[in-house]
Amino acid sequence: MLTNARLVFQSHDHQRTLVAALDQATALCAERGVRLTSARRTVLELLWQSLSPLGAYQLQDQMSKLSEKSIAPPTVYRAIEFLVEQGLAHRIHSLNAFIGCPFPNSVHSNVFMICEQCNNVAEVADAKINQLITDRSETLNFTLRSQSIELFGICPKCINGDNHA
Amino acid sequence: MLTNARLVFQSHDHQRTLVAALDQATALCAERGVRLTSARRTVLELLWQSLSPLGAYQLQDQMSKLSEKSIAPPTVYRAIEFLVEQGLAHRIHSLNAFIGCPFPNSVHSNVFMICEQCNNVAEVADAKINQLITDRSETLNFTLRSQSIELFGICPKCINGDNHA
DNA sequence: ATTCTTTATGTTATATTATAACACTAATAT
DNA sequence: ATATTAGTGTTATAATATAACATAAAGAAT
Repeated sequence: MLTNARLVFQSHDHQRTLVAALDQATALCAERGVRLTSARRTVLELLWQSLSPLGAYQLQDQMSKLSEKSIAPPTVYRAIEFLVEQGLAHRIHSLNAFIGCPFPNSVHSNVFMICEQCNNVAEVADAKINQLITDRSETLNFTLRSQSIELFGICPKCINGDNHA
Repeated sequence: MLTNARLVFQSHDHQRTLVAALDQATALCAERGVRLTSARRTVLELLWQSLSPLGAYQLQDQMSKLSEKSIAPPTVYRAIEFLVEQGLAHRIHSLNAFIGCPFPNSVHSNVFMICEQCNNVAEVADAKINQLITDRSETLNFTLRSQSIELFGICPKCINGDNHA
């Protein structure tokens, strides 16, 4: 089970994670011949800087402040669209919000564990769950293309009361 | 594996399903001492009559036509809220739409298989998937409360080209 | 280097989804 | 019959998302 739960649900060197994620994204885009433009990079940075998913209008606010000019929604949505297409970010449907993907190279379709108290989200890549879902789809002759698995609950930090975020 | 995939993905006696669902809902509400009011009943009927999930504003249109007066969004959203709370309907987050639940008595948290071609949705209650998710959550000390599992793909009808819906 | 072409962004307007707040009505309980 | 609670009507507006078209910037071809 590949997971970033430890990262997300516990303290870690955030700046380092962010830099690593951006480096990886840069490399990945170069490889694919797609452009990680300034707007896209900024959105990715903001997503990584945030512990919890950000909505499009939160991103808009932060981008507007950073660039000291007003950014319009389409700019944000386009950047998000790109990042999601490239697997660098995910949409959390239940929250209408977005997070940076900790496994951009992975083909796995992942599971999101969403803390209803602190709003942090951990992404877990679980081969067994994916296998089971694939099996069930085949049994029912359903041609699986993609999936969205969102789990709601309370994260270990919040349960232990040691979440001072 | 409990499933309504056969119902949804193949032809069936739709009117009969609808009546059964409403009877069951009536009984369930009586049992629980909650009121299946006219607005709520209408929304449930509309959800059941539809093969694919309906959005709030589609429901609004249909309710307005049925009642020959203009129904406002809050009325629709309140009815939906009630039905979802009672487990009589589900929200499909990825579609911002709602469907009637074929297993209103079940405690299972279910899996939705969404056809990207015909928009039909099948609901599958799979104990193994639920068990695995419970296990994973425990391993990571995540206190699971609820879940949303949405699978996207092509349903058997559409694959076979025999979907004349 | 210059032009062509493609890709990305800016801008305005608007569509779509959802809820807040308050008035009113209907059902149930006492 | 009245009080209480639950549900609905109504208006306004918040929050999320996209369409359409103009402009600009990057990369490719000559």
